[in-house]
Amino acid sequence: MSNRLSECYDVSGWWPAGSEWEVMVGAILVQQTTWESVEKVLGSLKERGAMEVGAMASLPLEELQEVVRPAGFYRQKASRIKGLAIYIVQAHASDPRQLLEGDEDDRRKELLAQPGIGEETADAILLFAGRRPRFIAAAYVRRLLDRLGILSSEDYGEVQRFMEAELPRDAELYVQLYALMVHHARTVCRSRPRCQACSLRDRCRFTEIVGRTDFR
DNA sequence: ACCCAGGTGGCCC
DNA sequence: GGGCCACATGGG
Repeated sequence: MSNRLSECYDVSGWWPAGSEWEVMVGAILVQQTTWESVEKVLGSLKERGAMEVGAMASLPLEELQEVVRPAGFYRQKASRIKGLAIYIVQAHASDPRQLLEGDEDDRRKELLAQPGIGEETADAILLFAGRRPRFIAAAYVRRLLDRLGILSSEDYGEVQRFMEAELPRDAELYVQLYALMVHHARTVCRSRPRCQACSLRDRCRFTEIVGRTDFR
């Protein structure tokens, strides 16, 4: 399948991760911060050989906090990551993939029951680690849809249902479109002070592209 | 010195 | 269900 979005920005290599567990850790780390900060933390975790569920579950909290610090909210994030590791060790035989297999709605509820995993983080894990077709209705996505005059809603579930109703239920398409929307909002709009997605003025190419080819 | 960043959870009404 | 707030570091 081809659409014109893919011809505008290259988002291949989005959310690079060596494992399901790395996606889960990254999904918690990236909350309210930049991917650049997350990369630092993931890098130090790998250096310490802690990028594995069992190792993470037994890593002293104080040590984990120091590693997580650059990503902000480090006390919360460290506890939540360690808590998730312990949960997977105890409830899923140390296999993160068990959290992604089987009934999708059940797995989502299970993820949502974990401290630190809200709707967006749960969907990021399901989509990027499990390749389940859950569209991530992130703040950037909601803002962009609003500014484009496509849908104005702050309700996560409503925006998600809208996107999933508009698009084929295809995980790879969701990955690409989500990455493009966030990339656009973060990078392209930032370099265009009057881009519609950011300032409600002027037009940028993204407006026409999304309106014409990726929505019915 | 601000403002923002790929949210979540707790508390209040 | 909404509105407000703490959580925290790092870069523009």
